[in-house]
Amino acid sequence: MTNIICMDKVELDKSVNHHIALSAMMIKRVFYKILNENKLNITPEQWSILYYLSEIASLTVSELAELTFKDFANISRITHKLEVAGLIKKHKNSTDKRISKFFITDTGKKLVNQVHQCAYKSTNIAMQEIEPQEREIILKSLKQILINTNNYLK
Amino acid sequence: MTNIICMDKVELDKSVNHHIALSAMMIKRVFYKILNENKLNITPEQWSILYYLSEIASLTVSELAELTFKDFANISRITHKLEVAGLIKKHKNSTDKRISKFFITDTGKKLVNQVHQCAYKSTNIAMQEIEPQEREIILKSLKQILINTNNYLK
DNA sequence: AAAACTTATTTGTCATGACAAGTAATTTCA
DNA sequence: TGAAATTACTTGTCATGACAAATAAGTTTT
Repeated sequence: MTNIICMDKVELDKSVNHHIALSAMMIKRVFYKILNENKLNITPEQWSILYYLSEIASLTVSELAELTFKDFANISRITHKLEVAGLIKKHKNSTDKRISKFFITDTGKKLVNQVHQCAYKSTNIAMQEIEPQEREIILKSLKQILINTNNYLK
Repeated sequence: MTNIICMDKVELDKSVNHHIALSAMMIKRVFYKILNENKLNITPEQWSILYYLSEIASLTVSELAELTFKDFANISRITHKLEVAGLIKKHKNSTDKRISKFFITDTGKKLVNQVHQCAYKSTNIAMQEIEPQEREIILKSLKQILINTNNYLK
């Protein structure tokens, strides 16, 4: 018999939300491990910024924040670390001095290619036994979740 | 035409792994917001520990770590905060003094019920437009991902 | 029984996310 | 034109996760 009084109790074992959180944590852990094994001194978060700068020639803090769903503060700090590591360069805009544009360096480009292999490997590990058809559904649903949550947070 | 030379490049826009990470971040943000709106002074991570202690009468650091997929260090710190907040109690085992067992307090129990409402609400927000059938597939797949990553990390 | 090992937990450090506050450059508009 | 508002970014603080090291209490071995 189901509980009539408390219908809105969440059972973690059956919660999609909770399993997304757990999976994210575990996938990141796998990614970290593979990066470490390959002696690549970069974090998954730094990687996503480096990735976008390898795809799009020049981006500002705000643009990176929008692409990565992170806030300015975090982007600011991560780009600073990437800059210190020599993976990206920062150029002040000459007309509007508030804006900085970031560019990937050659060192950065080399690293991106290596990290791609690690990202690919970690995806394969995580997605074993999951059919392409299911992967499609998951991807579609996760994109829907991003829309839903984004709308709510607006 | 697909790129023959670099087959193992990851496209973030199509990566399930990446979207799991993004969704986890956004869902947590929604949960935070709802908790804040309800003036509930607890974090999602603290909540998951409190949840298990409300379901299972007494648990050790190790048991909590296994249930939550976190490491001892994190559990140790989070339980300490919950203890200071008066939401849980710690009892040293008398036979083996290395072990501590945690119990939820009455204050903790009251909070759990309130947080359930928030967790329920945030699930509803995140899962809009996603059919029950799809939710089943996602949950099944995410559980598979936990198995895969857990195996790899062993 | 003492030394070596194992187990359970804690503490320290760094990276990141949330959130608030601060700074500096640019616009707006009275 | 100069004060107020806005924009773009930076810095500070706290919570958490990864990872290494430390601690303390048992257990095993010689």
